[in-house]
Amino acid sequence: MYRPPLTHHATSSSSGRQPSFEGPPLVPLLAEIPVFVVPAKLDMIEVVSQIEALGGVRALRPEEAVMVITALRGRPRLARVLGDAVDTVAVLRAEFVADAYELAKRAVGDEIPPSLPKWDEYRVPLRRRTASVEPVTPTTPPASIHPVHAGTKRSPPKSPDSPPSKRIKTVSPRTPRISHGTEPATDDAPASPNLDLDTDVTLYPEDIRLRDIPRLAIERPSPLKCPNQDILEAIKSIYLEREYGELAQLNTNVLSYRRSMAILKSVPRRIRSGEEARKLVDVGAKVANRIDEYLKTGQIAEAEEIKASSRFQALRLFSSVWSVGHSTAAALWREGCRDLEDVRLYFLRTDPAPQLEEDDSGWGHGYEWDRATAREERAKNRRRENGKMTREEVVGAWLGLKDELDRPIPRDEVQEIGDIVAEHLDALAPGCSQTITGGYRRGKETTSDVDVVFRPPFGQHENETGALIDALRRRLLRFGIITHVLQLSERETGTPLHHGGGNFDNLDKAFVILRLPGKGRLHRRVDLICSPPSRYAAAVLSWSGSMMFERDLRRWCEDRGYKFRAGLVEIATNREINLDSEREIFRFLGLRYVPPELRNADV
DNA sequence: ACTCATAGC
DNA sequence: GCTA
DNA sequence: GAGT
Ligand SMILES: [Mg+2]
Ligand SMILES: [Mg+2]
Repeated sequence: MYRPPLTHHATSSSSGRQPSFEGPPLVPLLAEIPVFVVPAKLDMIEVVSQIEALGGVRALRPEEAVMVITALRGRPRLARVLGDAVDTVAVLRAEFVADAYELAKRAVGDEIPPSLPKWDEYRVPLRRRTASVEPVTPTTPPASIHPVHAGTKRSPPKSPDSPPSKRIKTVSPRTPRISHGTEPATDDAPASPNLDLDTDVTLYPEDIRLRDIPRLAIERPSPLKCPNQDILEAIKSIYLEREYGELAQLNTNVLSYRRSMAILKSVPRRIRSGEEARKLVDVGAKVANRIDEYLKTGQIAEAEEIKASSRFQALRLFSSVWSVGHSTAAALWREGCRDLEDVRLYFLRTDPAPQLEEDDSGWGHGYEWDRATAREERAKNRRRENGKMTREEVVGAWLGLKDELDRPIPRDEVQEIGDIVAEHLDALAPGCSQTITGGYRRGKETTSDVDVVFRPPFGQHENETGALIDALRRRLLRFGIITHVLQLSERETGTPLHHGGGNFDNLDKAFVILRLPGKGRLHRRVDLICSPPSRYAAAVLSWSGSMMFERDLRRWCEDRGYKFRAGLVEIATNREINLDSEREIFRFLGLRYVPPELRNADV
């Protein structure tokens, strides 16, 4: 549905609203939406000027538009003007523009911008000749590439991840319905829990034998909190600290610790000794000793030392900054940095902003300095909006917002952020689907960021993920909602995705900082991920985590001759296997479905 | 002795 | 090396 | 650091 705009305004306006010559700037309700106006029976000048005042992009041909504005009525006449586009664009009465314009004018000065009027209500009725598929409604999934081993699909999935219904449909997070205690998990064959693929993974009965708990997190339940949580927390700092070490050896030890922690998380009862814990795969002598020390003394000496050390605290603080990881944090410490101000100054010294080409046209005049700095400013804003900030700029911006970015995001607000994304996607391309993934989907009460996976509506443009996320990003920038773009990435794998052809100079991830409109809002980290429909289920699975769950999913796949990237790929044939829901992916892989709230394999 | 998830910037 |  |  979405068409990349033909023309781009020189939009260096740093924060939000579009400047306008007459009166105050309007809310850019049409930002990034290509609009075609049928030049008949309406006041072109007025309509076009209103569209432009609203930030709309004029499409020069109807097939490049998302909306067509017209005073004409009746299918035959419109088909004559619009050609085939009559079935692929939204054909709206001119009142739509007038109403949007009024709405934007009335809202000048308001803190919270209005939403674009629902365009469905302005559609020009167009009776179809044949009863065929509605172009903009996602009710009919296209024939998708089916699994090679279609025979493994025995019974239909109970509830697909997203029954298509609303225009923007959101896969609602499950309310953590974690059943505690004993439950008939798998009839009475706990030793082979994979036999019955039709039952979802649930918490283990308290009397499960530890050696029966399987090796990979994708085969077992990992609740948010487990009965041995305090033990895990006590051990945690030991491997966190090792991540800052230079020896690669220590880093692989970290993986080993993480696996131990992950499997301990699946244990449904209190562990009574290291020896008992050793029955678990991936818990060995070292971790067993740690557990014994904790159970005996109530703490672990080495861990306490680490937590108390100023080096560890500084390293944690440094690496909490985006773009600063373990290695850089350790290097900063070695360079003598002891607090974040040191870090800021360090990058100021070592990572100066790129110098612009010297513009020698204006030398000798008093304006030269002003013009140079203004140019600098614009270049900087361009970097900020396009994921091209220098490290110094990222660190500077992050430190300026750190107090806000460090604050946990409550579920309600995560939902609000999802709603804003949905609203703007709907303005750009009605019929998108989206899922809030990440920790939110796994049931966490608060999260450190928000991950939103979305896809274009089915149809002609369903693979144009780059154009869609690009438009979304620009629109949210125009509204002043996105404040910083930390990084843009192209689509999630270089593998075929055969049909659709050459249109893949595409961006499909945007890591941003945003702030919702209105008073009292905080800056938040948000990851926007756009996937083509054929990979949507895989993208949701990939972005739901947890980290250890994802790693184990990939190990399982590899063992069976598949690669799990942003989709399943059969190694032997290099063929992509696209499935329509998470459930189908689990089933295809011979796994019972693990509900998101039991994928919390990280400590 | 070898493996440990994977990909884009 | 950093991000997810 | 643990499993193969
Ligand atoms: Mg960091
Ligand atoms: Mg997240």
